[in-house]
Amino acid sequence: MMEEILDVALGQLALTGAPGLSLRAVAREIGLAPSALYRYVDSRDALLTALIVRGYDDLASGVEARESVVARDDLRGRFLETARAIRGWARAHPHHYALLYGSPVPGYAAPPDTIAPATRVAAVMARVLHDATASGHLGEAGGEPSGAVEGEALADFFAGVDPRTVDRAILAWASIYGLVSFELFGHLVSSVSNGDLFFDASLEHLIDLVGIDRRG
Amino acid sequence: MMEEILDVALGQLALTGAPGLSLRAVAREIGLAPSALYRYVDSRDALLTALIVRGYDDLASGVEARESVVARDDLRGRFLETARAIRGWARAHPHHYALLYGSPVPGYAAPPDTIAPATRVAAVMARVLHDATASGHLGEAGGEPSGAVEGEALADFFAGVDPRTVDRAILAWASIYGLVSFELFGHLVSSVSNGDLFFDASLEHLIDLVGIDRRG
DNA sequence: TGTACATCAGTGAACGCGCGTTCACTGATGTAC
DNA sequence: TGTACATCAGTGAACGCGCGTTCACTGATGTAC
Repeated sequence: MMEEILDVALGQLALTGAPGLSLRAVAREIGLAPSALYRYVDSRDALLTALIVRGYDDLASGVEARESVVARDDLRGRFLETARAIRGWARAHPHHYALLYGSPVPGYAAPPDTIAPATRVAAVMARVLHDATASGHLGEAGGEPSGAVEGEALADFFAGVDPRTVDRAILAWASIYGLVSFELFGHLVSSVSNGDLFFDASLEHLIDLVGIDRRG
Repeated sequence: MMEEILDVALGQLALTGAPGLSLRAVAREIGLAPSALYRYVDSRDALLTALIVRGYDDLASGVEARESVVARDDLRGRFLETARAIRGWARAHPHHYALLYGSPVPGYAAPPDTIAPATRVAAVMARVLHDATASGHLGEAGGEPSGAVEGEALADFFAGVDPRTVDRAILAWASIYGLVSFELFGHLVSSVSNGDLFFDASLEHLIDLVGIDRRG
């Protein structure tokens, strides 16, 4: 039943966007009285939270599935496929993507429950970095570490990876979402004619930036 | 009067975000009957459009002001300051930034009027690229052009700039907004402890990526 | 200088709408003896 | 096998709210003669 509520809510999300999501509309579509939803959901905010968690999980599953198919020693390919999977999911579920990575929903503050699922996606990339480090596929990163990265993240999430590489990886990570958001939200329409091509070409640059070499 | 409406609407925007912006609330704050607003504004959508146009203009003015102070032959500095001005404006007006670069407002489709003001910001960066090309501050970009960039943009907006550089510049551009959005929307809280430092360090990488050399 | 008229900013009531949430309730299903 | 009771999914009316937009109107200001 909770499943059905989430499914219907997802459908509504695709039509109206998160700020317009309404419990009454969900109930109506299921064929229940509005009050009946409160047996399964504490409030509208709780439903939004559930949708966010489900979004991260869904995205992460998709990313993991596609990344896992690439040969383990093809580090560039693994990074590339990770990013492509993100873009693919975003294009398939634009409103859901916007709920996760777009503007915060007014009046809604995401509770801490949403942090853990969010990291599952990034963990895929962290693993690629880790494997690239272990197998010597990471070029020497020049310069100094920025010192701007959380110590805990460095010690746990990116354990063993050169801090200078971590700097670059977080930048690349934000860039991927920047590209996807720009494309989805219409900021590339007047400058880029072929989104697929542009995204792939950009990723080559980002992978170079991170320093994964071309041996793989 | 139109000025006052926009000012009050901006204040509301900062409190409620764009999807919650209401004509009645604006009228209430000004001390008018709701219907009186219709003498100045065609509809709620028209007000949103006006806010978007004003946002791009305000942002562009800020960016132009800060970029223009940098020595003309300091190409890296000009790029850096452009990006810093974007971030500064975004942090000062997060809801206004979200209206421009975040998720589209549900039920609202931005009319073509908003395109021109939007390009004013990007034009600052295009000018830096142009000057860097003219003064030989751009390193040779490796590889092949992606071929994904609009021909018209290449011929007009980026006239004279190596297409391979344009590829990289658009990527860098999207990356800047990716960084800013990630920071503003809370996706860096667990990984980056010093936003200023991280942003500046990232920009050095992006400027290297674009290929502006360090002579300036 | 004084009168008739047009302009136009702003009013206030009303329209029809949808929303989140609460509350006392019904009525079927399942369990205990 | 049959009865008494508890559980619990779902109902329906109501609460108080805010919204965008329309419409006939008032009343002050400015203009023309």
